[in-house]
Order: sequence, then structure tokens, then C-alpha cells
Amino acid sequence: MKPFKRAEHKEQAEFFKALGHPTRLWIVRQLADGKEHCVCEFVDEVGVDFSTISQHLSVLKQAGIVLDDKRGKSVYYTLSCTCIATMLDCLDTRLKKR
Amino acid sequence: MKPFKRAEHKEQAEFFKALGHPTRLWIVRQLADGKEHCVCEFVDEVGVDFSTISQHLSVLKQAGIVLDDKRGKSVYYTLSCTCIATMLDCLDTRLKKR
DNA sequence: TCATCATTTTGGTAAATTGCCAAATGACAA
DNA sequence: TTGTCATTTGGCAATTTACCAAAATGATGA
Repeated sequence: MKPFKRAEHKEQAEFFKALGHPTRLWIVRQLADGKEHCVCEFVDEVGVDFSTISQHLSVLKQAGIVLDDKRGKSVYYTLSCTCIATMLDCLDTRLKKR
Repeated sequence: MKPFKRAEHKEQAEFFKALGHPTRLWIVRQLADGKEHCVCEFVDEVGVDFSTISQHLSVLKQAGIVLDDKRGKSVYYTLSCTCIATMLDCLDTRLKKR
């Protein structure tokens, strides 16, 4: 039994916390195709304010889940690691079993 | 771009939400050794009320992350799926990179 | 330089969620 | 019955949240 260090685990929990919101999870799913997507694509589909989507993306970025790249007028987002897509696959498999 | 269905993604987000708390994440880490652990072990280490730990375990159980088994006087918990331990490994690798 | 476009940041707020404890309850074993 | 281990319930203060509206930013193009 390892010691419980709140601070350490709090930081790690941020990663999962970021994925624990319907809109953010949906965004991550869109990025799981491995391609980059523009912010405006998300806004159109979710039907929420531009600033709200931007904030969600900021949460994902701070958690190290996505990367952004500004090119021309737009900002493009990608998954930071393919293992995140693997996590989603695992989740899907689990849900099917139920 | 897949359609955004709030209800569907909300349910899936519960899984990650459950992992998004320091105490719960720590508990899951203890279970990641593949062995079963008794509730009292967690209480001793975290230093919080028995009922609080029980509630955290309940959240993990409802999210399908852990399984419980009552034998004798005690209740023993296990990870429901090894792929959850894999997720933690992925997280560890990512944190080291930073 | 100035206007425009895409996005981010800031400020604010109402509502929801949270994490926790204490006490009550349940279930089992001695 | 009594004690032990665990869960459930009730309640609360504090934090967090999700969101919007408006202002700010920053690159681009006229």
C-alpha cells in the first residue's frame, strides 16, 4: 500500500477530470480520428457559445490532452497522444459488455 | 464530425469523472496491482472517515471501475478490468515526459 | 494603417456539485 | 445478543461549474 499524497494525486486527477465532461469528451472523440480539427467545427456542432468551446479546449490543453497550432486565421487542435484514443476504445468495449 | 448527443456523452463522462478525484485515483492505483484490497486498508492510509471512503468506492463501483466481493466480515475490492491499469501507465509515461 | 476575422480572455452569475462528517442502518460472525 | 465492518442517509458549507456577453488579442489582407 503506497502512501497517499493528496497533492500528487490531485495533479494526476486533473487529467481525468478534464475528460469528465460531455462536451469535452465529445471533442476528444472527434480528435481521436488522428486528424486535426478547427475550433469552428466544434462550435457549429455543439451549438454553444464560441467562448464556451474555447474554454473547454483550454481545459483539455492544460491537462495535456490536446495540442493547438495556429495557422493563418484559424487554430487547429490535435490529440497529444494516441494512447488517449486507446482509452476511448477501452471505454467503448466496456460499455458494450453491459 | 459525429453529432453531439449530450445524454450519451454525459454517461460516458461519468467514467472519467470518477477517476478525477485524488482519493479515488489513489484507490484505483492501489488496485492496479491486480490484487484485491479490503476497505479498511484504504481508510487506514487516507486518514478520512470510514463513510467517506465507502462513498468514494461507491462512485467507482457505479462507474464500473471496481467490483466488490463480500466475504466474512470484510468487503474486498478489485479492478473490473486490467485496461484501467493500462490507462494509469499511459498517464505515468506522459507525466514523466514533461 | 485600418478593418476584419477567428479565437481567447475576462468578468460575472446562478446553479449544481462536491467532499466530508455524524448518526442510523444493515449484515454477518462469534 | 453483542461487536465488527461497511453502507446509507441527511445535512451542510464551500467550492466549482458551465455558460454567456463583452472586451481584448493577434494575424491577415485591403
